[in-house]
Amino acid sequence: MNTSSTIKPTESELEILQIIWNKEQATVREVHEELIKSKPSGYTTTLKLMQIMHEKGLVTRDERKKTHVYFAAVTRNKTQKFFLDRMISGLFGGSSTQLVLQALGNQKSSKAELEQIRKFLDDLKK
Amino acid sequence: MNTSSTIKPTESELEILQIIWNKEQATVREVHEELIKSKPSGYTTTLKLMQIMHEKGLVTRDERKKTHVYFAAVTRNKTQKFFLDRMISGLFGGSSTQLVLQALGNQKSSKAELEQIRKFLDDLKK
DNA sequence: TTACATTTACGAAGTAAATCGTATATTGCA
DNA sequence: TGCAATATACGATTTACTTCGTAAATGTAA
Repeated sequence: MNTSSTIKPTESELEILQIIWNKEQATVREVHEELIKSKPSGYTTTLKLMQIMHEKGLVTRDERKKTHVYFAAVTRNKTQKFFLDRMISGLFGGSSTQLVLQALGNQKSSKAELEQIRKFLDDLKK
Repeated sequence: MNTSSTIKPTESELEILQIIWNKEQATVREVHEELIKSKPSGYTTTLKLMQIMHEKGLVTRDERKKTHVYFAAVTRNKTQKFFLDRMISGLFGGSSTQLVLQALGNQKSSKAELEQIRKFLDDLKK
């Protein structure tokens, strides 16, 4: 029953997931070193966060060695979808189109990217 | 100083803003009646929430009558942009295109909406 | 193998969000 | 005018997130 409806990572947990997704796997130390590049904090803070994420089932870990190795238990895609859906229903009146238009308007996209989107639209059309 | 960098409505506050945006203005009672359609809660809970939003500057209010009338102090667009930006940088590696593709893929859009997006792309191109 | 460094476990404190109960104020009307 | 209904104000509680300190376990190198 704990498929994806229950995942609700906090802000801090998202930052950590981000790092693990990028590296495929990571130790607390590795995650911590990444984190402090943007925001100072203590090592045990990162540790505690990751332990809680483990309890919640957001990550799994290999405990065979002294230094545990962590893996994401939720996919990036599922998580993106979860937050996207929430945002669309909560802030864009349920219209994904509204969100898309706003996103295209706000952020600058390269010509190549716009082409990518156009191609995607063509595919949808078929 | 309180332009848009400081707004950070919580989940509950967003729900309330949503209602006020739609109605242009609203009393606590009106907001509350809307809210309980999806989630049961006490009247004073809604009241308290809106009082806090007032302290934070998320809403203004007309206190001349006994029943206060609330107005949004932040625009829907600014708020959408704020959360979009956060999501793009936090969950989509900074690529708005990635977000757009994901949003188009997840949610079903009508043919008319897809045309709207295409038109938007054409305009960007010019 | 002992001493040092690193890691995990765990508890506690601080902060913010959400929820509600009670007290007080206002208003309309019987 | 005074009662009943409705509003606001405000404090208290609960829960969750974040942060950190300390202690115990584990591995490493001299």
